[in-house]
Amino acid sequence: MPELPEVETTIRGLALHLEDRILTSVRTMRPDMRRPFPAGLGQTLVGARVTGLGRRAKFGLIHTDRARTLIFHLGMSGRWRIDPETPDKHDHLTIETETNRFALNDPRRFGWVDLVDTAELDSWPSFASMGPEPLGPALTPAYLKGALAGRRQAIKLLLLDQRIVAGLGNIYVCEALWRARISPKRAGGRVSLAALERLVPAIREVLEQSIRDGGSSLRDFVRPDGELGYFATRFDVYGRTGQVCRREDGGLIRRFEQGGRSSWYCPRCQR
DNA sequence: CGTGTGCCCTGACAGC
DNA sequence: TGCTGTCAGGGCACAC
Repeated sequence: MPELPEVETTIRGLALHLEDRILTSVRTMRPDMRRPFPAGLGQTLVGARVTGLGRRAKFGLIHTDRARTLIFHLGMSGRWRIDPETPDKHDHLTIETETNRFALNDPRRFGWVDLVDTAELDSWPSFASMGPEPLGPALTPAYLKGALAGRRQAIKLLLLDQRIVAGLGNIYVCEALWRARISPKRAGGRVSLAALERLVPAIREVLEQSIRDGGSSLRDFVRPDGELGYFATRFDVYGRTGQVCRREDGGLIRRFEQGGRSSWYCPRCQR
């Protein structure tokens, strides 16, 4: 599913074809989205020029010269198809420029779209209380120490909380904790500063490596150009139940449930 | 405020 | 082959 590296890969792929282009058509295909499309999407955006693309946490941003930004979330099965040869029943929103056609395709419809004033992006509900970007300068061991102080919840669950760090999902939290040798079960307030000094670079490295590899192609994720990312083949713990730990410490990867989601870790080296 | 639970949705896959 | 059940995941509403 799309996490931060997949959204980043998507944004970069879209930027190649959308930046500085005029939108000639914007159409929504179905009314029964989990969250309805904002009214007047077409009227507002047709004729607008795309000034740039961006990302905040796992949200994609398409900025236009009409002081409006189109925000999209890919949910768990969303992707943008570029120049699709045939329409698909899960294409929910299509955008055209003079040279290309784009379809937001999302079988499970967990994703959604909104249109907001660019000047008010920071106060958009989902952004208003978000924590720092994991790849930005504000995520430091000292910041995390403060954010986790006194918290009894497991570090795994706290790292998924977008108010603490904005953009981490299940896969990369599991992977980063393995790299930092921290147990996902450890209470947030009991993670030492030394461990956080391993965790922050671990988060950055796993995300950056995945972006370099073009996003993982777990299940239904495909890059906008249709090529598969291949980070999935490099997972150290995610989905590796029963397999040997890559640290070759004799540990076997275990799966268990936290907050209704699966966690994987090596009980030997993650403490 | 912190914490825990359940819902939304479809397709892939396992097992019979 | 065809059916049934299970699972995946992010964000948010809601209860305590």
